[in-house]
Amino acid sequence: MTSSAQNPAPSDDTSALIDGLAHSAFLTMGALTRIAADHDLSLTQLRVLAILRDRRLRMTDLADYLGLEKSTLSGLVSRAEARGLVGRAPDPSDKRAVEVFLTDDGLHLGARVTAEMTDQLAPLVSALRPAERRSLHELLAKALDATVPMKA
Amino acid sequence: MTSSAQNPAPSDDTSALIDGLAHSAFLTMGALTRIAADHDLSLTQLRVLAILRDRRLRMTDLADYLGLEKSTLSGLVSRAEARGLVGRAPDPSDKRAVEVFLTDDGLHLGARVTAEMTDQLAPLVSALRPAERRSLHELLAKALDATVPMKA
DNA sequence: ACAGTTTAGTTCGTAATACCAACCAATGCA
DNA sequence: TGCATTGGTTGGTATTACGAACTAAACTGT
Repeated sequence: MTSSAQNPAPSDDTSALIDGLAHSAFLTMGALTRIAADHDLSLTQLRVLAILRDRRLRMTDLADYLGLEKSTLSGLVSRAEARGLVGRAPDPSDKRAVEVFLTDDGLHLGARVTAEMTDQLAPLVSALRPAERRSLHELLAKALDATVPMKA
Repeated sequence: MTSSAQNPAPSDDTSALIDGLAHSAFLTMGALTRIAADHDLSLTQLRVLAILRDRRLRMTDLADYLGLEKSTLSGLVSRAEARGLVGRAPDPSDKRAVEVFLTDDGLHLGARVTAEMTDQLAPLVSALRPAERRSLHELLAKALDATVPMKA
């Protein structure tokens, strides 16, 4: 996949928006990279913490979320496990599969990091009036909903 | 910086929005990681391509954008340079400084990758009506403008 | 003008990250 | 049952990233 690159020609509206999304993602990544480093985490580990915040996932699914190979994940999870941030558990319905989840420590660290992220992004948010914040949130949510099936 | 974690208590509006921003950033990151891998690039190298698309930067400034140490950048840029994607040039106004810029090849690859990103994010965008797209873009732009001084 | 400090970048050594290929175990299907 | 597929791990290698130590240029104060 990730093919084409020669499509119906995206309208200006669309490409401007995508530029904005990419820009915000890059900016957020820069902030997140710094925050992660402050806690001796890589950006990837931080993402793991965020992704597992409200669910447990099998290795392969987590790899898909991250856009990484399964083999990369084995080491990643092992190191995080050694640090007491995540745990592994066998999937009862499939003896091959392994579920990964956050430990209490992992949840804690995740919460702390989230708080710092809030701090970092505060100037961005405070540039908007309350009504605009709600509006932005709504639009983002609507757009994100559409992509959930993407990973399936 | 990256301090606190105990602040006035962000309103629900704010934290919901930040969650959305983070979510969209993580999702975008996953897509970008895959796209980058397809072109034998790391996520970081992809970011370099994107950041340098419309400007040349000194090593330190680029490191700040990426949230990385200067020493990390030396190798990163060297490898990209060896691949012909970026070039180094001395800053005429400061003999210590080095400016990094994209070569034609780098620009090319950046453009291709952008196109694929557009493909990947298309489902997300097409969930919105044209008016909503404009609105989302506007709000993002407004918010992002506010953070530009952040890196200074 | 000149010593001392700061700033810009590189190099070196080490650990983490990420890939691929090869592998084992459990599933699924024919 | 037999064989391909799926889920994960292991091992080998290149990249990524950090910190510490270093050189060179620019800024300070006197």
